[in-house]
Amino acid sequence: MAERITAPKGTYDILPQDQPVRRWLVACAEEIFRRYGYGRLDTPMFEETRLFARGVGESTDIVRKEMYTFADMGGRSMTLRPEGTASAARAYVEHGMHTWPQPVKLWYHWPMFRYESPQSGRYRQHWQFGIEAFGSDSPMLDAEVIGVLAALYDHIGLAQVELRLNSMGCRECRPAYAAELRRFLEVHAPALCPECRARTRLNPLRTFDCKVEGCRAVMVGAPRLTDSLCPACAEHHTAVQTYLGLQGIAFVSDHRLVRGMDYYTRTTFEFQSAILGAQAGVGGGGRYDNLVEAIGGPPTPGVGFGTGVERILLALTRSRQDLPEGRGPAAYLVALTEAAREAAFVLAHDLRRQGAAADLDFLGRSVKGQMKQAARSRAKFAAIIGDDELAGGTITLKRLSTGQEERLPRIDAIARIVEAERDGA
RNA sequence: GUGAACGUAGCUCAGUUCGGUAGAGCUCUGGAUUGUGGCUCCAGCGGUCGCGGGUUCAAAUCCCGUCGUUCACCCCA
Repeated sequence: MAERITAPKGTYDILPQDQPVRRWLVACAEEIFRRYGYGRLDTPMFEETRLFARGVGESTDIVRKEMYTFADMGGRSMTLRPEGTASAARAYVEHGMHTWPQPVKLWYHWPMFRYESPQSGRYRQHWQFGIEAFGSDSPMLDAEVIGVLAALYDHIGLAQVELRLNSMGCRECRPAYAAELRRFLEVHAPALCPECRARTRLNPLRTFDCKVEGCRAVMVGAPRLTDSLCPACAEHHTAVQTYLGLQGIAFVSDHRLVRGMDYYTRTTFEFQSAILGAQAGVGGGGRYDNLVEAIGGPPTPGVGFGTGVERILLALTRSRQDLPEGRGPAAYLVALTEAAREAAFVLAHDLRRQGAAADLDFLGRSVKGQMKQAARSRAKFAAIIGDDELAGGTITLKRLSTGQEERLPRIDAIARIVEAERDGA
């Protein structure tokens, strides 16, 4: 045998038996997004590298070390999409959506690509649902976006998720705060771990997230961004919390919540699930009022979220929900004799033409084997053809759930099977 | 990128301590039941023991290297 080739590291195959639950999840998400007035957007799976460099931010881990970047045949630098917001913002600008009625509300279901070390709930190619709402800075819209995600989790029965909420401020108040925090960190540098000393310059807010004991002790006394918000940001933050309350959405304020994209302003949030292990974040997002402008569009506020399909499914599986399964064909055809195989083949053709799902044996299985296969396929009926049926122009229908059997004229048997198909087998 | 654990049949694993002819369950195929599935019983198909090298009369087993998987750090969905 030749050397085996396996799926690339951190990727996986979605087999036929995995499909029904994913289809169900996509249908649920689609229904929720429809209720909230979001329209679907699809963009290319790759973009010019500079879109992500400029949009997501040069200092982010995503841009610095996690992108699948390649040169195309024309020598242009392209990158497989690592996240959705930058692509959506690009489409907003490119299609002049600022001339549409605002806000423009979009949703997507896209594969994302990040060159990371895989582990539980983390892949190099994964899928996200997301929404983006452009053109309004109303805190009510922040609360709606969070509400959409909460509604989705509620609709699919994903329990035990905790919402964490923070505000990142804006370009008025954050620079001043960052400078203040840097001064604090420089004073306490001797007590910090090497990584946090490096973060002091690059991304001081990240120091709040450090798990080293010494750093945590220092950070308890650190100034907090939520205490330094400008009046407009503070008012916005309070209003978001009010509107969450009006939807009955519980949350925990977490001033240490710092997300990995540079474009966030004001609201950031994340839903976490304890049953997911280390990769607890199941969905998150926030407001990005400077992003559209940064990639060459008119100044336009926006807010959105992304949520991981694999993590949702992992959490659902672990909480032992009764997840939907696929349905079998209306009929599985069983030939009792070699002569009947051709008649079964023709019957399958006729059933399929009339809209019924039908299947039959292609391996020369024994009668017992064909019946086993009928049961395995979860067919509603076994449609049995033997010498008697051939002679009489009949079909024997066996209802597999009860074992009840009935011999019918061929035309009536077909009608019965088509009817079962319509009833949802 | 760093650390740890683990790689034996399509799947889940035993066998490795202390080297001596490659095993089980599940799945699959046939039969018991010559025109009938699920339960039971019987039989069969199926393996370069991740890969490469070393030690040895002899390696799944011991040693070295390498690749992969998983979990964790980091980061994120």
